[in-house]
Amino acid sequence: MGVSEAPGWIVLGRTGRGAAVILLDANAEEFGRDEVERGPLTSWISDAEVRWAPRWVWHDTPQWYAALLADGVRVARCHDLRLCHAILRESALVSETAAVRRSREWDAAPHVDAEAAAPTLFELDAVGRPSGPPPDADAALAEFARQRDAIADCAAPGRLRLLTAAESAGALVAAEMRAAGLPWDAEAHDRILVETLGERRPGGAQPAKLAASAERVRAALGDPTASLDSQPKLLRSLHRAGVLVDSTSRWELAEQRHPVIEPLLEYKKLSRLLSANGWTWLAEWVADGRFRPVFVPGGVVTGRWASSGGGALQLPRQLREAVRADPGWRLVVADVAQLEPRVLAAMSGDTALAAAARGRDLYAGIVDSGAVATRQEAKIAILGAMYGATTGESGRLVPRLRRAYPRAMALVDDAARTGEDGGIVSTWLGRTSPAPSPEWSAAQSRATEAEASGADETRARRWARDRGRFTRNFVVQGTAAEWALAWLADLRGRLAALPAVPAERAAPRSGPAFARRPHLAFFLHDEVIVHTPEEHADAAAQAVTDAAATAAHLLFGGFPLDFRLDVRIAETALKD
DNA sequence: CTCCCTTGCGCG
DNA sequence: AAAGCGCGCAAGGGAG
Repeated sequence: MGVSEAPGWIVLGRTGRGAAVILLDANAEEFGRDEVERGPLTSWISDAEVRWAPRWVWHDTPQWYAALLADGVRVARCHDLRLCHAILRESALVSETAAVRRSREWDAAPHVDAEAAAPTLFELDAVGRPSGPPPDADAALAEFARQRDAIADCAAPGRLRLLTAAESAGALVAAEMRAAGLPWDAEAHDRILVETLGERRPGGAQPAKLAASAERVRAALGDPTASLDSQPKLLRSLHRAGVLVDSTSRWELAEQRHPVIEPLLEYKKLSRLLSANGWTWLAEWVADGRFRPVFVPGGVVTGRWASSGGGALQLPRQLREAVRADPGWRLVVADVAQLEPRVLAAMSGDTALAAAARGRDLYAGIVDSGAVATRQEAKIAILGAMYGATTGESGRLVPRLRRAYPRAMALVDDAARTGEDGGIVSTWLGRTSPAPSPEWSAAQSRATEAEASGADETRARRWARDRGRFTRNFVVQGTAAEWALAWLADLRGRLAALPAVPAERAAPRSGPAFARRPHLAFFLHDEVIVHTPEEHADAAAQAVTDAAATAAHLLFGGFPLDFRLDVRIAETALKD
């Protein structure tokens, strides 16, 4: 390593033999280059991490970090060029003329294939996408310079610095959670399936309770051969039995009064469990006591994460009991109470809404303020305000919020108006919504022409309102995602600082990087699950709470609002 | 057979 | 068929 100066940043790029390494000082000025062969690369990175704790600059986190984690090497900080490019090229804070907007080769889709996260360095080219970002160091260095310039010259450098750092930290967390996995008790899962559906039957036959449920439906329909799994056929059977519904969805069926309804709703519930999270899912997704989904940071336009494979973000509450800590370990399960309305209060500076939220259930606070009568009304009204409800009970309640919390409502109303007019909106830290599609714009201009038909106008108005609801929600959902990223990033650092346990206390199935340490195991928009040795469970829970306070301060400074958490330490993730 | 779309439902 | 946002996935069914 023999460099005299400590690098603040290290740019990594692929070469035929291994990796090119470019050392930058704290001001990102280059002062050295090296080439490291594939064999010693992991230990070189590990040594550099210990010695300098640099920020690693690379083209795509999973393609570098998965292999490091497989060898037990973690890094504290990185700059993910692909993710940060996606933010900066769209951000309204960035100058229209910034070079980062023109580096089109970095406009690459997220890597969602499991191969991209495979734990081998450089073995991926054969299966990699041709459209991926450039993997070489000079391209990375050039893009890094463009990104730094874009941030330095933008309207609010501090915000984009925070956002790009948080997004990059999220990329590390996503890779780490995949490596560690969510502790999953396959026997408990099987027990739930057997209790609910009946014993598994060979050859794909329906388990007994599901089959019995199907028979009850057919009996009530008076049709012994009715097909229940094909929507068109089921709809026809229902019509023949006199149940005149327009769809077979649960909510519409629930409004009907007919002997078939109760067993049919039960059948649909059981059938869903079997097809989505039955034994096939268990065999495919749970190995060695862990569920290892692919998390996709930045996979949603608003900045929320998506997932790929295994339905990681849709795990039914029914199965939470199967999420079970290893022996001698615990889960810290924490979720934020009413994250989005709290974020709305903070970003709009609405001190009345903040006061309603402070130190208590936000919906109870709204009731106490007299705006609405019940907690349920408060919840419906708030959701309606953030989603743009116009009709029904929700639409009826929203005007009351507009009177009680004018600043908060003005923020979402303005976002909706901007979207309806074809404009773009941004989150608190500067993630910006996509521009309207060409089809959308064409429909709007067509509707203003003299020869426009009534249908043209109706469609244009409907599309405008649709887009208004999207931008209305974008600013809140996206800022909540930023808060959650900051929470996650700070929590990750706090957990890494907790002491390791002795080898005999290890949970080896979490992999070499995490077997002896508290680690993040799951993240879902406003909830985290930490897997921790029991002796550190209290400290891990405290870290979760402290990280929330840090996130609030990072985003909103001293604005008087707390983000309340429900934190519990348990053996399973079961919710009460 | 593959591809693509729709439906319905799980999550926040 | 949700009224009211954002997703992913399984299954059916039609087109080729």
